[in-house]
Amino acid sequence: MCSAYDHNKCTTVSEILARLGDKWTILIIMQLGESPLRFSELKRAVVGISQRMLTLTLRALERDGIVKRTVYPTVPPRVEYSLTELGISFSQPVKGIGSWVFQNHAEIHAARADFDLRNGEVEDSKLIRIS
Amino acid sequence: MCSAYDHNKCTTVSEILARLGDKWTILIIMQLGESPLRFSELKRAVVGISQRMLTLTLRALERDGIVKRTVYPTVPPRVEYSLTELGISFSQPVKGIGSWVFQNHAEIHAARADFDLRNGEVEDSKLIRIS
DNA sequence: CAGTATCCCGGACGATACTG
DNA sequence: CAGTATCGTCCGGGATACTG
Repeated sequence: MCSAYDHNKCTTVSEILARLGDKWTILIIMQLGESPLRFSELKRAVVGISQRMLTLTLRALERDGIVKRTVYPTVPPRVEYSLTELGISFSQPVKGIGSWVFQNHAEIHAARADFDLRNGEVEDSKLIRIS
Repeated sequence: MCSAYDHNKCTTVSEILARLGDKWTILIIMQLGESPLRFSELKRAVVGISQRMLTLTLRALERDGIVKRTVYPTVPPRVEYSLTELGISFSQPVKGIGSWVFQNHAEIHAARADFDLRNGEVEDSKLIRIS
């Protein structure tokens, strides 16, 4: 996919992909792809995320122009997050990966089980060794 | 993309994506997508990767059934890495992301510059403050 | 409600040295 | 050549407390 002369492009791709490929980013984009959400709604939707990480990830996505942040000056404050045009466009290839995983995750898990069988996977038995 | 009832699917996707989205994995897959390579060739191709991370990442990809490891029992040893069928199939949606980034990274960088302008980006000036 | 500020721990990762 | 083993560091990210 990457020949020698466009190595810098490859770096750019993997760089952005690393940013976008962290634990929470995709989940957030998938949620916002369904409908705009407020901060606390997002927190509830993305199970397991801490307040800190939600804030940080949203800031990063906003910075990248993927997510739009809209503040309604009410009391109490109401902040809504939605995908930008760029974000919507980005969610298309993401769905490509998503559906690939849907179709192939069984095969991946099978490959893992197979691999673990052939290679000991005896890590834990080092700890508890009875008799 | 993810409605409430298939939340577990979302988790699976993001889980596997997190594994596949780390700094080196994509670069390696992109290289092997061009042609099979030996360990040292890969190390040279993927600029900046440490021997340790190359080994670890390749093991993980092998475990997931994405990469095939072939040992030729010569002296000195010759080990060749290539994409499996699953790996080739996976590289398709990855190319989808890749070409999206190619087409849109300028816009992302622009968004970042814009964001950084509006929000101070004064971090460093806290350190050096003249007059 | 929607954040920011701090503390702190475990794991990811690089550097280095050694081996079949 | 193609790894494994070990050590040390750094920082991602959770927990908690505080604020406009």
